[in-house]
Amino acid sequence: MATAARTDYSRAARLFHALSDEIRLEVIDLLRDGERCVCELTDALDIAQPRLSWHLKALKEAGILTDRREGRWVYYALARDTFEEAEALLSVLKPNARRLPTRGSSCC
Amino acid sequence: MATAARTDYSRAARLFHALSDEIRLEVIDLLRDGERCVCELTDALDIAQPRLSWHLKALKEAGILTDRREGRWVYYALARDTFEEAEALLSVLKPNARRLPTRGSSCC
DNA sequence: TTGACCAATCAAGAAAACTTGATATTATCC
DNA sequence: GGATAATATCAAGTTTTCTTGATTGGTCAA
Repeated sequence: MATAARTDYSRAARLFHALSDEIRLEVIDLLRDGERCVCELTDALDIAQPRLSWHLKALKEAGILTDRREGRWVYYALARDTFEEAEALLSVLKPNARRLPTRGSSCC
Repeated sequence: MATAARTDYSRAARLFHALSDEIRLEVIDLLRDGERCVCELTDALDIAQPRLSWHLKALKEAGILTDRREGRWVYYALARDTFEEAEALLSVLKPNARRLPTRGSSCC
């Protein structure tokens, strides 16, 4: 008999991991109403530039941010779709609406 | 002039961090339709018992799980409220509906 | 082309998270 | 009480993630 197929949660884990850092959440907050260049973010967050760059990369690799170069500046923006994806993933994990009776243990 | 007050994202970061691990997401998955004792989870996930215990603790400390001892067994269950909290936190981070024009940079 | 500026990358170290095997704890059964 | 079972905790090692300072790459202007 084949073992039961398990849902693959690697994408969800990666996505939530990108959201698991205060700096990164503040970056997202700053981008909520439009794109910003890196220097604006550096200013607003008051952190070292390579540190911000690291976190921007993490967010970008998770698909949360897009970037765009314009001359000397690089602008980052939120990727709308990814937030919908995150909502969907979260909703899959939510407890089922109907509270089922405690099932009999299948072990022990 | 006072610097602008920043939203505190420490709770959100902690919560998302708890969700950033595949094992923990599988645990949540297993609990979606009701509580389960640790031995059931150990069986289903096929991982070492202290390892599962570690992840259960992480989930519990984040408020995602509750536990209940019954004799020799300990039952874990999802905390419904925390999922609503997660949805709310995620929704705060979502890009604003109206796409604003690119603002003029405030620096550089 | 030289210099200045914005941003990414790198290398090294520090800190945090995770895994593993051994041990402790709590409850039950004989 | 003593043995046993379920779970938690601990200590040690490993891996991953993050931070920092230095360097590099790309763009513009003089």
